[in-house]
Amino acid sequence: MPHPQSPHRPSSADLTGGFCGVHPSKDTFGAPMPLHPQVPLPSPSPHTSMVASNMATSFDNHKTSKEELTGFMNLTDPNAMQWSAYNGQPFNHMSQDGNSCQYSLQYSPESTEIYSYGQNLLPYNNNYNLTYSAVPSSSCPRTYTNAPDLTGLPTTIQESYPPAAYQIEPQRPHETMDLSDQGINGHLMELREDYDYYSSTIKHEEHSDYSSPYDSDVTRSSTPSGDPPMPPHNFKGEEAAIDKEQPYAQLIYRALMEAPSRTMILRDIYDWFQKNTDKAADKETKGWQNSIRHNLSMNGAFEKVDHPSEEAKKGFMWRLTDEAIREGVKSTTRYRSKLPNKRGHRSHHPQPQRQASGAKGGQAARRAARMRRSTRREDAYRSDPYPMSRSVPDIPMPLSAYSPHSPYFGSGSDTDLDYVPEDFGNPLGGSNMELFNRSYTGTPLSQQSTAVGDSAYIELPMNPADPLFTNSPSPSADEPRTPEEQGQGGWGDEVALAGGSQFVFDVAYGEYAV
DNA sequence: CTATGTAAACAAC
DNA sequence: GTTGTTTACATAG
Repeated sequence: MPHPQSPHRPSSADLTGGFCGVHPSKDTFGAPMPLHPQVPLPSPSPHTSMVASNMATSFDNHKTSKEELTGFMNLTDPNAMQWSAYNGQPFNHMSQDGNSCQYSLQYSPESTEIYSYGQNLLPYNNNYNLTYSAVPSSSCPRTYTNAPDLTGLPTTIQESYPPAAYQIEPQRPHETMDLSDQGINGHLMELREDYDYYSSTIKHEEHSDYSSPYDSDVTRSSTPSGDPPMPPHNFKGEEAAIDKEQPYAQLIYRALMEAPSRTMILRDIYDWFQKNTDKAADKETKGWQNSIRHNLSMNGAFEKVDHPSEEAKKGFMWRLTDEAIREGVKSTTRYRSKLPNKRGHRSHHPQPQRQASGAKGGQAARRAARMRRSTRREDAYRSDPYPMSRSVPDIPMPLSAYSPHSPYFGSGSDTDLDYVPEDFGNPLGGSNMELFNRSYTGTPLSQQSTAVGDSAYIELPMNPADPLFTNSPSPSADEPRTPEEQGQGGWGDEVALAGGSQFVFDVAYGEYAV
């Protein structure tokens, strides 16, 4: 077996952890996080009350009073937190775009602990000014369902904190629609947005001004005043040095957070690693680069931007998703097998680009896929000329394409891709879409679901004529299936189990099955 | 079982 | 050769 894994494994250092002595564990990337609203996005883990979730979320986006915050904080479940920026440390460094600076001026120093998170909340390219968050939007007419009866919280609070789904909107860089009076249509629109946002692996945005921060070693300072070239987020003291033993995903995150627009090209990420981590210590091998690429590809926190700069003709730029900026990186693992495509859906219209290339991995993968096909549901498979692609389709997608598996959403708990049969009663389903979970507190139990098997993702046919298992090697035999999954083993099963979204299912059905 | 790291195949560039 | 995608496998917890 060609897997001499040991050589690369740092021993003790690895375990002790260069940072806080905390080895990355299941749910976190290091140190326990302070109980503040930034991250906390609710992580609808089974242990987290929906109330807390909504509250935290609401607060998060509206930044009302500190008192209210603390109140909510008490409701939040620390365990629900996930990896966040810098292990929960406030992310204070100034981004080069200056947005953060602008923002922080708004608040007094004593509120920094709280409001500094606003920096994280700011999308890389937004121009929210100081007025954005201070006012609890009276213009938030949106209703969000049956929250009250479930929360049991004072209505005033409820009213004070409109649905996260709404509040999140401003952070969508491309958001232009008015969400103010939407009923179900509004939610559909949210779905659309969500689709738009998460299905596209290549964002079409303007990054004409990207310049590699690493073109010159001395240009890395994040401020004009010439801060030290080292990580701008100098936490003075124990955190001054980037803990080098963080997982790749987290390190990439940090690298990107330091970059203007949270965007870098691969080469720069390499450089950052060389400068700031010891992953690249071994100059002999390129394994660390492979790992970086692997993480970029697999972790939903990173997205490609299809506007390579002049300097970066090769390859895309990689950017943190807004979601990642807000909530931090999540485990790459969850994107790996649960979603063969981290975007959660595939297209019949593969991108004619690189991304469509190595689509199915190597020969071993191919063999395995062959094996799977031969050993399971032979009739359902066929060879597909278009291997799965992470690319967004070039035609408008049917609603069925709204994969509920936006990998950014969900609890951050292990049982992330939650599904609850009860949610089928919910028009919007119990998908793990954060928007839904937050907006529809009517599905407070949606966390209990079954952690679906790794392969239980949704893959709806884009065309009624398409065979169901086209290029779908994953719902595979090599992955254990839960008893439920094994029940019928049909497509509907998988859809239901994977997404738990009646909405998706119904729509899909409506569109295609009729 | 999950999270992570690594190797590697492969295609497109 | 580089970049990006994917699978497989090892290892630790």
